[in-house]
Amino acid sequence: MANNKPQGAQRLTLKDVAAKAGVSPITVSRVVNGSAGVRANIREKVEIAIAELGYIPNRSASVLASSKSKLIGVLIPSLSNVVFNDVLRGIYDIATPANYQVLLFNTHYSPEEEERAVRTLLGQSPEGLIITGGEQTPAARAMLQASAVPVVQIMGEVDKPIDINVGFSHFEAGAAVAQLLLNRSYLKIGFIGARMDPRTCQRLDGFEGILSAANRLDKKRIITTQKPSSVAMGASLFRELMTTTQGNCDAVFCCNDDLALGVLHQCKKMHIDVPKQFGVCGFNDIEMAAYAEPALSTVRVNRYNMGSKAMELIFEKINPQTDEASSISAYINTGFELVIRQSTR
Amino acid sequence: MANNKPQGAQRLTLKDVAAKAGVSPITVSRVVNGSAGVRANIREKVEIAIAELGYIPNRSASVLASSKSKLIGVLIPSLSNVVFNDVLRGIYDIATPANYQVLLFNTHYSPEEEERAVRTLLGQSPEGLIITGGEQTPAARAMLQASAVPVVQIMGEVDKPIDINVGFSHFEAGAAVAQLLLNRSYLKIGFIGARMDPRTCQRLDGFEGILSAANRLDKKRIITTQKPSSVAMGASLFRELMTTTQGNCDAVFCCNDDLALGVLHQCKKMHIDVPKQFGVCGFNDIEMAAYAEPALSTVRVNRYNMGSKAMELIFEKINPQTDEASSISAYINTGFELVIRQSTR
DNA sequence: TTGTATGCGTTATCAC
DNA sequence: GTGATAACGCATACAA
Repeated sequence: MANNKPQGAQRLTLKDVAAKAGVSPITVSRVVNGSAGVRANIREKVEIAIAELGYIPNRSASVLASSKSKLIGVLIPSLSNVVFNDVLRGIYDIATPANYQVLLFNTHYSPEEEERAVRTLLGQSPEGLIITGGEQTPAARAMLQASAVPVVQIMGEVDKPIDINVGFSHFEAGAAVAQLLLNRSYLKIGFIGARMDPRTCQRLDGFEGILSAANRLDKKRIITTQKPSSVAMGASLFRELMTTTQGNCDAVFCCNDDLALGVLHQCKKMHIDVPKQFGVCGFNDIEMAAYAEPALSTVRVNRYNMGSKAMELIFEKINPQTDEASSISAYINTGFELVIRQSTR
Repeated sequence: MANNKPQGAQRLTLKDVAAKAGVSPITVSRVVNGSAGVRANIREKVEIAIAELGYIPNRSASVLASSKSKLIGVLIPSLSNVVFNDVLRGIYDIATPANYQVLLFNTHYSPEEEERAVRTLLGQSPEGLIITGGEQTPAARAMLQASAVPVVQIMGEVDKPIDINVGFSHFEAGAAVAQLLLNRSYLKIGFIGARMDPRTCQRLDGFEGILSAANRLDKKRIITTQKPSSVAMGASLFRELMTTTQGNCDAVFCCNDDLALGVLHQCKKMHIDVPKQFGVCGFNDIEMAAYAEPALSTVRVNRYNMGSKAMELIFEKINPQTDEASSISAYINTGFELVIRQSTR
């Protein structure tokens, strides 16, 4: 049995430490918070008492009394998507050294779950919120607006930012890929997408726009599913594409690299020559993209930067360093970059 | 400028809602918490008032008054490692539906950072803690022991569990791989490892144990680095292995699949035939392992389960469902499984 | 079923 | 430089 833990240990408070050190609670509080005005010998006495008792300050009481939480709320739609991994790293790498904590919510691509998370989060007096995209429910938007908490919407370019927006135009990125494939003389260009979230749809829109303008758009070559992305799904959607179009297709833009790796795998199985016979372009530039055979052309995105920049902007808003309060512009474009490798001719 | 947010909005409290609804604060509290004993018409009145005012309860006050935080602290050593991704998904998938929140700390493989995180975390009155491995500092261990908070140590089998332990024996897993390679008639077997954390070291130990017993251990074939894992690193370490051993090596166990994928890539470049001439085994069974060429032999681990099981055990401890209080055993073995594909003969 | 009094552990404010 | 007192917003215990 696993019961080597004490039950109902009475929580130690400032008072206990104060009693032991022979000072008042408020003095202990000052020591804990590193306030300046405490004599060295008293500070030491208190510190010893803290160590001996193993005192740990109660954060709830502190937040309640001071309304400073050192808490940043983060809302992302998925934990299994590598993309958010890097974003999170960026966030944590800035937040942690500043002694801020991150409260992370997974919204599962659902605005309703997001709304619930926003409500819960705002109850914790966060000092900043980082939220994915711009598809908040009206209620969530209203709460956010009313809250006076700095809000950064990340990942995509958002229509009417609630506050600050850090990301890039998925529409333009999709358009750029379409243009690339056209430039490389592919003519019957398709699209494969899974988990069609708003940003993926924007990429598709931009993509279709360019093809359409070039008179090269054929909706039969657009294969999508709401199911999650995976390498296996990429292979499967590719087979579907080939069936639907009866092979009348010579290139494909995959909404992410996992799918594209699946397509490459399937091409090899079907003895389709990439890039001569068929072009493949992914999205995200995950590490494996460079190690695929042929190496995958894709789109590189500053995921880490989106996270770290968002966090920095929140700190800048909490604690303005510049004279002009409004030096933060509403939209920070983190851009994207085509990475052309061997899977496109 | 991005300043479309109100400043210093006065926080709404129970009292405000109570006044608006013409009831007492405690009644509002009951409605908010879904307590049974509130008449339907009153409840409705209160709910309307809440909606109209946009009231959001103050969590700090609630926690302070009730010492129920609905908070689970999670400490993991890395955010960039896919392994922890799956574990986290398991944790969130159980915690979120139960209305519990997760406070996530990245300890960067440092026991000191971990100790700091434990201290911060315990200050939030968490109802449970999930922590990676068993290498806590004595101070952290002491705090954990004293805290009366359920603690689950995950990932590896831990020597002296603080409370509950969910994971598997990395030692045995490493031994199993060594045995596999021996069984497949590889004779000069090496090891490649990056970011040598405690669990990776245990795998290496088990691996060496078997080779040593078979009189097949040659330390020159053990190549490790403290730098992070990546496909690129796998290729690089493989080159090092080949140089160091002057090619006198016919198989390798990579401490994770990323490294192994790099090895496969490098083998292809160097025209080394896998698996005939050279055997490769990875660890983790990430999706790409099955899509590599040749498909990668590896070890499958119940990452998601480790997370979800840990969370379930905490709930079981918080809220015992069984009569016997001690039905939770101290160690839950989530096991592992060899997945033999084409990269080993 | 509803309300009143009290305390949770900390910090702000203002004395000393 | 140090301390007393009064919040902070909510929930527990008990009374009505």
